[in-house]
Amino acid sequence: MSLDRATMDERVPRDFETLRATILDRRESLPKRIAQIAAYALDNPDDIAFGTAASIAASAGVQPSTLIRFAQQLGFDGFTSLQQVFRERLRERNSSYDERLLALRAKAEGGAGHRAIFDGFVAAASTSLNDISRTLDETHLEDAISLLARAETIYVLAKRRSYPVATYIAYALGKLKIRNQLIESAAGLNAEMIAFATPADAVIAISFSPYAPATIEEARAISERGVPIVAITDSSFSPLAQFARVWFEVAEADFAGFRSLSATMALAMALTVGVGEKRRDSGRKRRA
Amino acid sequence: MSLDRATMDERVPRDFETLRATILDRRESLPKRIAQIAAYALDNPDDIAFGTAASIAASAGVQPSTLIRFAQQLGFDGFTSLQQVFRERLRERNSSYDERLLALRAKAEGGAGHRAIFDGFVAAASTSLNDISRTLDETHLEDAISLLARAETIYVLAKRRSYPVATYIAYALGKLKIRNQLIESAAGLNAEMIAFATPADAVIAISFSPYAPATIEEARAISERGVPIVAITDSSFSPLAQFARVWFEVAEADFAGFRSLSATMALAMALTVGVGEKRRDSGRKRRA
DNA sequence: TATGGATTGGAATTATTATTTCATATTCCC
DNA sequence: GGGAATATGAAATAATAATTCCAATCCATA
Repeated sequence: MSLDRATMDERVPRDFETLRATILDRRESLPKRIAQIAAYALDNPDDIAFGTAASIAASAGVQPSTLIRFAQQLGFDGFTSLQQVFRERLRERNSSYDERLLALRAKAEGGAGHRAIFDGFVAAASTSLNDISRTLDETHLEDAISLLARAETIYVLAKRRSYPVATYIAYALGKLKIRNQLIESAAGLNAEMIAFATPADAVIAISFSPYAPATIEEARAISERGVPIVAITDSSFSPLAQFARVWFEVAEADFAGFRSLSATMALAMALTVGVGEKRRDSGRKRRA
Repeated sequence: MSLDRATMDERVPRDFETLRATILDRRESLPKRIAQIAAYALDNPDDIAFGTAASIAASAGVQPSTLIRFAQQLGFDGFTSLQQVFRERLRERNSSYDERLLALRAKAEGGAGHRAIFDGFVAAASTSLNDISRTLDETHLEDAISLLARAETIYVLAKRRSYPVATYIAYALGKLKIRNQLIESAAGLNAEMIAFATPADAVIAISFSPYAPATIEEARAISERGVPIVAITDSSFSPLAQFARVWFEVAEADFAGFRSLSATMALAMALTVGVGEKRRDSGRKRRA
């Protein structure tokens, strides 16, 4: 009886690949209807993930009870737990790195040397880079570059965690001989600095949750002066987004409580170099 | 009332992108709890796709009924039909992922728009990360962390291109409540700052070719005072290496004339968090 | 600060869905 | 071909989940 197998077989397939192998392995010995649903499951895994027992059974041409028997033969205690495996597969398909990151996190917490910490940061950076190259909106990139290329002076606004990005942008703009101004907090002269900005200028503002109040406040002040803002932030609900003419959503993975900056850096550099290139091009056109 | 909107508004968002746009559009006018679930939905779309109304509501910190009201405000007749949109998104993302990637690559190569620049920086960062995780010397990592963990104050020394890394280290050390001092160039008081350092302190110095003369000069001065230095640099011939007690060789790939910082950042974070952990551990031991 | 309307929380209700049960059919061995 | 074991179908039941409802609370406005 099927229950025997369920109790005997300690190893219930937990991931899709194991499950698939198990099914293929047993396929010969399965009863007709069970084999039918097994074939259907491997051919239409998405349907299993999303459908109800009744709808799947109907599509596969069997009774719901058969579907449950199928699940039980594999060692699950019902259709629901079988379905979990198919759902998990869909989630993981999107982010293969996340799994690795979790493992590393556990390892690092378990106290397995400092190499694990390092690997964790590398993995977080890789994940973030993968993520951004999948999700970056090309139109936004073009818009942001056009906007910045027209600016007389580019102001760069970021505090705390985002500050390193700002300094890198300022460095790169300087090297490209693009006039820019880093809005620093050290001297406390930010308000005065902002007062110089005009609508002919532009701002790159960077802030992630928890948003530094000063950044938000300064972004508001400067946008009220009619200066267009390009924002890099982490959620559509970021307070920065509402002041921005163009904004980017960047999801950085974190490790040990510190988020990666790699994706933000890559985007920042693309903006910077993009502006440099655009200016060179239009300069050439004008001269010709 | 919400029903009015549902009947008036013929266009219920059918695909995820439209839905997203609709939510962002209305976000200002949404009540607090509804906004809360809206933010959660956009940030964790996978959870919406798979969860039950109750489980999602719990994760987002609202009542199930609020979740349903949210769906209704958007014109759906209930949570279930809202969920369909999130499920559809997962199906499509998976099925078309490969072909989308191919299209993207072809476009970047052919059109050579600004997307290509962005991809270049992402590639440079990925390469650098791969590289460093292959070549990092674990012994050096342990040595450096031990050395830094013993320091009373950690001085951070970097200019120009490496400066962003220094600011990030300073930020992270601060968050971990580890005493540190960023040696900045702004006020021109570096010599005085350095004069405070003693052999009981330590320095993290970062410099890449072409080595900023100031960094080298300050590294020399501080090492002559007997302060141990951990260096991150790009070659065994680096002038920094000769002053350093421990040094790391990091090869960053470059694109469009700018080198990535991702590998350096990952290493810097590993050092920082490693020191934090080491201190916590030995503190615990001492107390016990 | 009182008042009406909107918003929210939480329990009650309804709907949907998974699972069980049992009668019937099929298969396989003797 | 007969009989036991297994497999299947269909409906009943149990479990789970979505939705509704109503009282309490919050908020803006007079």
